[in-house]
Amino acid sequence: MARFTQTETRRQHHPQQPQPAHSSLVFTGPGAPPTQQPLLLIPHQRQYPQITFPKPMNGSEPISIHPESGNMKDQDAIKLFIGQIPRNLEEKDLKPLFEQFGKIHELTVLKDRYTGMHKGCAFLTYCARESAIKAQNALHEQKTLPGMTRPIQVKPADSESRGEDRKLFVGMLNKQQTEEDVYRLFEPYGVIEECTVLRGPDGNSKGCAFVKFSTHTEAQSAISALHGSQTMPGASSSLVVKFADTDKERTIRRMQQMVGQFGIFNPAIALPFSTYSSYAHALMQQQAAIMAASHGGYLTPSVAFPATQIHQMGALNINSLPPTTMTPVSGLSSPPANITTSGVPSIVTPIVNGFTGIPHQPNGHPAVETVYTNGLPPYSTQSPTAADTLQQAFTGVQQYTAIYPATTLTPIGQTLPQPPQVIQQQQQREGPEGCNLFIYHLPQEFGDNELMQMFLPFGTVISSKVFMDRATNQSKCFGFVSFDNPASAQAAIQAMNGFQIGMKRLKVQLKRPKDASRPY
DNA sequence: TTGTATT
Repeated sequence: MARFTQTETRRQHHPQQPQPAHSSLVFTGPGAPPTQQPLLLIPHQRQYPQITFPKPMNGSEPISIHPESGNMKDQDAIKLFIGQIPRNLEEKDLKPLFEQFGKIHELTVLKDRYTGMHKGCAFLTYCARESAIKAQNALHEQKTLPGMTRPIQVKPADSESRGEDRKLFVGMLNKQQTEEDVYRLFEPYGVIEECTVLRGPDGNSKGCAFVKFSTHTEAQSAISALHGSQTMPGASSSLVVKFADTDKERTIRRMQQMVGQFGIFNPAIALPFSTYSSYAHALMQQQAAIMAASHGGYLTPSVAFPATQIHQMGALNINSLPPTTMTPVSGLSSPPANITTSGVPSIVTPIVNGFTGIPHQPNGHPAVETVYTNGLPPYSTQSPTAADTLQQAFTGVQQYTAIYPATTLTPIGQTLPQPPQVIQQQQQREGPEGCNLFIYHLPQEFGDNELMQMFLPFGTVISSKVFMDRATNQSKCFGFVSFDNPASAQAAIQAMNGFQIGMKRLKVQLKRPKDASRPY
C-alpha cells in the first residue's frame, strides 16, 4: 500500500506500456485519407485533464461539419481541443483520423471570423466520453502531422470543466484524518484520481478535502452514499460531500465575502437599510446627550448613561426584521435596580423605521426615560458593581465613537462619514487569547453581520460567525465574536452576557480553549 | 451549545 505524505496528492496510476515504434501519420494531400496503419492506444502518464494549453479561440468562428443523424452525444461527453493541425486539412480530412476512436458528434475546424483563415486547430466532440479519452491518450503529443514541427494536441477544450464535475469537496472531516483515510472512505464509489486533504501552513488539516473521481457518475454516487451519512469524531456536524466549486462559483463566493466584509463598514453604500447606520446614530446620539449634559453644567451620574445605552440597544432593529425586545438583565453580579429583573420584558423604546424612531424631546436629548418601565426614576441608585460593569461596557462605546470625533453630534438622518477600518484576515478568524467570545441564544434571525453589529460598540470586531445548520440553512443560534484586545472582550461579556432578546438571554463568555473541546 | 473550510 502506498504511503502518503501530508501534502501528497494521490493519483490513479496506470501501468506504463512500451511506446510503439511505428511511423508518423502521413497524409498524401488535401482530402486524402490518412494512412491506414492502425493507431495504437498509447497510454501516457499525464492524465486528463491536467494539461493546460493557451486559449486558441480569439476572433475565430467555428464552422461545423454537418452532424450525422443519430449522433447523440453522452451527457458527460468531452469537447476536445485539437491543436497543431496543418492548415490545409479540413474537417473531412481530419475525420478519418479521429473516427477510429469512436463516433464523432461534431468536428469543427477553427477559422478566423473575418478572413476565414484556417487557424490550425479544431474542436472535436465524440458521442461517447470514452472515445475522447482514447483519442487523447492515443494522440496527444504522440504524433506530428505532416508539415508541423510540434506534435498534435488532443485535450479537453478550455471551455470544458476542468474536472469540477467529478471533483468533490468533503467537509466536516476529523482533523486527524489523512489522505489515506479519505481515500478509503471514497474508494468504494469509483476510481479516485486525486485525494487531497486541505491543510494550513502549519500542516494541520482544515477538516476538509478534495476527492476527484474519474467520472461524474462516480462522484454523484459518493455524494448520495456519504453526504450526511456519518459524523466524524470531534466534528461539529455530519460529513459534507458535495461537488467542489467551479472557478466561477469560487469567484462569486469570494466577491460575496468581500461584500460581507466591506458592506458592514460602508453601510451607506452596501447596506443602506441596515441596522448599522441607525444603530451607530443611536450610539452617537447617546454620546451627544452625554456631552450636552456635561456642558449643561449638571452632573451626570456615570452609571445612568451606560444603562440607557444598553436600553437603546434594545431598539435595535436588525435589517428590518420584526423588532425584538432586548433587555440587559444578568451578567451583572448585582443587577441595577432600575433595569428589569422581573423576568418581564421591560423595554421600551418604540421602533419606527428600523430604529430611528427613538422619541426625542424638544431639547434634542433622547428620551431615555422611556426605557424605565418599572416606575423607578432613571438615575436611581445602582450597585457599584453594576455601575462598574456598565461603565466598562460604556468604555467600549467610547472607544468606538472616538473613531469619529467629528461626527459625535451627527444628527439622525445624516450620513456617516469615513467608516472605521476594521481589518479582517479571511483565514484568521480567531483573535488573540482572551479576545474570542462564544455567544449562545442568539435570535434565529441573526447572521454574521448582525452579530458583529451587536458587538461593535465594545471594540474592534475582527471576526464574527454565526453557525448555520447546512440542511435547513437556519441559524444554530450560537456563534463567535473576536475582538482585537481582551478588554473589549471583557467589556462585551460584562454588558451583553444575560442580555435579554425576546424570550431568550444571551450567553456571552470567552470561547473555550481549543484543547478543552477535544474528545480525546 | 465552542470557528462551516474550496489546493
